[in-house]
Amino acid sequence: MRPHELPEIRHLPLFRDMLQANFEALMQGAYAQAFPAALELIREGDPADFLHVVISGTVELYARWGGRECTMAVIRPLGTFILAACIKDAPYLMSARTLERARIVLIPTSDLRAIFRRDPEFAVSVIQELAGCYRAVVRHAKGLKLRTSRERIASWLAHRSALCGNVASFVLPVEKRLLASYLGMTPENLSRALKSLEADGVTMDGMRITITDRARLHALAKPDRLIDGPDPAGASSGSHPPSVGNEG
Amino acid sequence: MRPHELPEIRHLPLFRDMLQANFEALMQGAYAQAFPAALELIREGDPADFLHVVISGTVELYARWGGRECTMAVIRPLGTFILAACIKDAPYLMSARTLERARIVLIPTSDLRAIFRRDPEFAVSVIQELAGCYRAVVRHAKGLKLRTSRERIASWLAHRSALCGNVASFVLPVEKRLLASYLGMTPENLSRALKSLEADGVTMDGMRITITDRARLHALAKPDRLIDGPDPAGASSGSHPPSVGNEG
DNA sequence: CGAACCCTTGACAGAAATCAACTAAGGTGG
DNA sequence: CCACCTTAGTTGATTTCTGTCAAGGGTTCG
Repeated sequence: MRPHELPEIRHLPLFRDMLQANFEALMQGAYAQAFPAALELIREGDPADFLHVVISGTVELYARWGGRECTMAVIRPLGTFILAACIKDAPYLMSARTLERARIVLIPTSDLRAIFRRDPEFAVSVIQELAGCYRAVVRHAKGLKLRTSRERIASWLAHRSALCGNVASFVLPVEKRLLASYLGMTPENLSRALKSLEADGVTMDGMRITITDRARLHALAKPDRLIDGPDPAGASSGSHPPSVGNEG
Repeated sequence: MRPHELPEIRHLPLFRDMLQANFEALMQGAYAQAFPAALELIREGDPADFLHVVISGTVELYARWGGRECTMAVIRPLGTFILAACIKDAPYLMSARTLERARIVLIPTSDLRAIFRRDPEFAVSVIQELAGCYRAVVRHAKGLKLRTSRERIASWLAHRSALCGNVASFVLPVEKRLLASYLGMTPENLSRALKSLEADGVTMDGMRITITDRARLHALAKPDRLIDGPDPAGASSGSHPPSVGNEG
């Protein structure tokens, strides 16, 4: 592991409150590794061996069933994923693959489970992290069940704009096909719906989105902090805001 | 609180491993209360004041947005709900109402947070519970995104049959309108889809479902433990299996 | 007995997936 | 440096699915 990486990990909400000795013990068995783009890191159904921490690059969490596939979340530095499977010592529910070249730290689950049993501060951090992840997925499920496709897109755009500081224009942080999958629709549907949103105060030029009429967009999106998440600062866990949703 | 209730709560996975003194302290501030049917216990957006434990009766967790409403889970005895909101000291993401007369124990969140900080065993139990809840919602979201309505119904029926010991015939544990909402569709859609499942090995008579051709049903449902959950025994938290899904 | 309410069914409209074709951009290899 | 290939994105035509509106049957409960 590189010298600058350890302090970075140490500052993550998940690890910042634990005893130094325990942190060192945890990192003893951990190792960093670089992966090329589009590599499958985790296959759903496999036993959970390592907690993953993304140091650089981007990782997609996705799920498969009966030949279909959908994006569940995108993890950016510095974020962790598949904590819950590690804790339950249960098979992964989601697969993971790199979207671009990525550097990832792998922490053995056995060490993890041993250490949160003897470090109460770390246990509390794990609780906070899990509670945050849980609430993130509940919000995602609410969006899927309560909103139509167009409404999900509109909400996502409005929320993204808010995350960027209420800017009127921003660039999509992920491919449209991935965004479509995350939002629970086909790429064709996203493409058409985005165009149709011109009538609701949004224009698009390639990957650049411009909100031309915030009031009109909000009338459709009806932003709701109980679905879209807390507004600017309160990005639950990481120091960097997740790009499409962190549910790992 | 009634004399028999305390030991029942004590035996819940969430409370069974903590120190007796801490359990008593937790129960000191708790109180049980009976509620009539169809009463709103919790309104989403409100601050989380109490962890709820269902002693008897049934509770529905649901969500609202823009005039629409959907069922997120049904909690039966002895189950807990809204643990995550309590822990994060954040507003509830879901509302809750009784489906029938229910008796519920309310545990102040402040006590809860204070005690898992000083009782490592309790902290571990909270971690296990949260991880289980998280995985339950992830599975629910996967079902919504990867399966069509008919497939969700078929899977739910197949899984329910498995929970009952692979019986060929069983009675729906909830109203069809509620099941429809839980599965992310309208009652009309469920009604029609159920009828159409006759071609796939399922017949229906009122609330009674009969699987006439398991192989055919499974061909459509493609049961998957990474979506439908572990088969018989491993019902995550409670001693009683949840009736439509426990994500509280 | 009446009033809700749940469930079902029909007719219809709207939304979304699918299939197919085409464009444009990026990367590779000659 | 250019030709080629791959892939993301778009668009159109079509089908399938799903929600909506409306009406009627059956049940429960007051």
